[in-house]
Amino acid sequence: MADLRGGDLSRLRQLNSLTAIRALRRAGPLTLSALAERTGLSRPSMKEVAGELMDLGWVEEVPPSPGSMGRPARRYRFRADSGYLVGVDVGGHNVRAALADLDGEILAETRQPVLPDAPLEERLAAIERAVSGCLALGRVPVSDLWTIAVGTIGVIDVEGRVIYSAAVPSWRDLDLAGRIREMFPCQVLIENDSRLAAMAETRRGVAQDARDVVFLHVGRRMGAGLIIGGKVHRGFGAAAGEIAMLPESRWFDAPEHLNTCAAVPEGTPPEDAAGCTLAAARNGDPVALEAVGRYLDDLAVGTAAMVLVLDPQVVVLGGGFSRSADVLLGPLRDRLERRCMRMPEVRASTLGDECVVTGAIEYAVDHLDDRLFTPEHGPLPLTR
Amino acid sequence: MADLRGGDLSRLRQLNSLTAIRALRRAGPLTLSALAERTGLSRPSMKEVAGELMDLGWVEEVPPSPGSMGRPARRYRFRADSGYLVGVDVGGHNVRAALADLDGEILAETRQPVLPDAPLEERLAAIERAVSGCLALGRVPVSDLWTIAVGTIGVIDVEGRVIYSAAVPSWRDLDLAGRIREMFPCQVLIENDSRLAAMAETRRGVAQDARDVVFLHVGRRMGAGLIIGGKVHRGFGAAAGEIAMLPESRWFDAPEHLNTCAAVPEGTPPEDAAGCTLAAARNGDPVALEAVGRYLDDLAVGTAAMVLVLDPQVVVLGGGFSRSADVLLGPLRDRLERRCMRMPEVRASTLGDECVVTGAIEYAVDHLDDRLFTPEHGPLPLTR
DNA sequence: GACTTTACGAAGGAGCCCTTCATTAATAGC
DNA sequence: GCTATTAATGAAGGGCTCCTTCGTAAAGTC
Repeated sequence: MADLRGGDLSRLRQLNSLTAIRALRRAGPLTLSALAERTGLSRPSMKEVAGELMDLGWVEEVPPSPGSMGRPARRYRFRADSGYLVGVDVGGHNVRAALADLDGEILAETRQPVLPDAPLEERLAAIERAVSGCLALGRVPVSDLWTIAVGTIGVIDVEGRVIYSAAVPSWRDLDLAGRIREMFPCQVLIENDSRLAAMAETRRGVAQDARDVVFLHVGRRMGAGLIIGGKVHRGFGAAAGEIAMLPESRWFDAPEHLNTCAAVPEGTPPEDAAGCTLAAARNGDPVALEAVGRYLDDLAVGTAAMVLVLDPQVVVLGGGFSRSADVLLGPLRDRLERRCMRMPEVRASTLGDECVVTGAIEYAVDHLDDRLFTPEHGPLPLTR
Repeated sequence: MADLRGGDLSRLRQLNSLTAIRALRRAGPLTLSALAERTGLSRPSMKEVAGELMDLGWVEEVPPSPGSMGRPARRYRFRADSGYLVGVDVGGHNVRAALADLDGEILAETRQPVLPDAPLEERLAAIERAVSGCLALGRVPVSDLWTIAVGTIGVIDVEGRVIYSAAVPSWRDLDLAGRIREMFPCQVLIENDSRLAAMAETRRGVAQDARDVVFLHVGRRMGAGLIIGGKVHRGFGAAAGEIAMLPESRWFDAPEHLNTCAAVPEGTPPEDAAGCTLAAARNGDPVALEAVGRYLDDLAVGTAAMVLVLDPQVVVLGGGFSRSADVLLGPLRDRLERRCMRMPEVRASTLGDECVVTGAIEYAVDHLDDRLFTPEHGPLPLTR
């Protein structure tokens, strides 16, 4: 269960070092006095801690800020550029990637189109190009890349192996983490894309105040991502959130109401049909409105199931159709109100296409933090 | 988010004291050497820690165990009897209570029958009698009672107020925690009974190995309790697990299949009908078997919804009907297998009627541990 | 009764944090 | 340009917590 190890003096120092890093990461460059005050340590102690962190390369000094009374104070900042993270979104039509520093600040982005039916190797090559492109744009050597976090459709097991993917058949049984690790010598994390999108919304999107969140990925495919206690909930076999598999949830076929609507002009490519219906509904087309109503009737069932099971604070409407949130949000709320015991807030995603990539980076930052702040993993590494 | 406070030397000592307590609680009486070895501290340091804990009243010395070579070693034990906890199960027909020490070891149990339609004050009086009875049986003065944890049907808000209770109408809008605090001057915790039962199963029942558990309360009423990451999941408004409210889950009316079965002899009181059906099914009565089949068809839908949302390691079948687990378990597994993406283990509860009381005590122990092991709440109290 | 085994207790040392005070380097006012 | 004010720096001294090492004490074994 928990650790039974007692602490040494050095353990105390380690704790205080981590506290200092945490304070610097949260509040940007800080003077020694400010750091000491925030952490509750005395100035001399904090100076020692800061000196040690500078020796290790985690922290560096920045020029003092002028214009203040008294002797100018030294300022320290967390060296977010001592390592880099890449977030990747492997979608049906695109592979997106973004480069970020250890604070999760995005520095460069790339996009590689792929055909939905592209063979496996082509898709993997697109991932490699996307990541390399990011690194090149940011002028970051591969050796400084610490972590790649990948979001993709499908069920991914604990080791980063794809168990099941309805959308990308060639993905199945692929050791995706292994393949990417062959390309880039760094830590590789794989996670379901809906879960990463949920992550993004709780960290940088519309659900930053919430610790229990249900993210609805509404688009041509249905998916869900759960945040419980501020953390991604994967489930024991990484299959959490797959409510669409249950026929009674009425999720799986829900998008058909939008695809087969009579309001869609003939000759519209199938991937644009739902968008047409939603646009027509916005313009008040009664046929389209009815189709949207039927769609939401179905969507509300599976959503209510999740809400009743988890009682989240916030439900976030995300995915491709969330561009039409103005048409969807109100009626969805009405339908949920009738079914839910305690009505959660329902909000529309604001992050758009970069949602999964952003979430992947937040996920990578979290993993870094876990390694940093659980001292079981040995003392602070990185000796510059 | 997290604390930014750095640590003092005294903080280190506090950490080590708590580690020592934890080790003693887990492993019973220990010699100084054993304690030192387990915690990784040196003997002299551990001696100091132990001395301090004895002064505070958390730990006491026990006679050395004879029969070993060498000088007999002092032994210390956690004073689980320096405070007491009571768990209460407020059911429709009974109020059960159990007295336990700080280790959660049950010392005495009582039961007070109440009529299902008893007025509010009568029910509260039964609670008072049940708790007082426990204390008397265990010869524990009220002043040594630290915590009462109560499990009851219905939705309970964060402050211990009953929001909603279908079974006990007089319960509604009651400040249960407040009323009990008027009777006994101690900490009072209120929680939904299904959640406490779930807790009991993960701590002392059939799901001790699992951290993500769905507990099904199957009986004349349907309920569910969720354990996520080893902790009770309440949800933002304490309404988690209320899947029965969703008509599509087919939970609410599921027990009707058992109540209205033709295999039930005429004149059977309605509360025994389901039991008759289950008994008949066990004897191979085809009519009863069909009713059980329809019941499980319904039960499986809501259960599958929870499993697909959460992907738990274990589903525990508990509640009144779990006495007939032999009839239910296999067919339920078959039905879930067809619907779930990753099939969880399905196990039958073994704790029986004491389930909720046991869970309440575990819940109280957890709260104690939280207060003990999050040093924000000040240093170790209890100065004897 | 001597020997082995195991634990106890005291002494000395190192690390980490704290408080205090003289010193230093800026700005503000004359 | 000089002095006063302000705020941070750096060094000294002290206390607490942990560690290692030693001689001593109390059991069982031969």
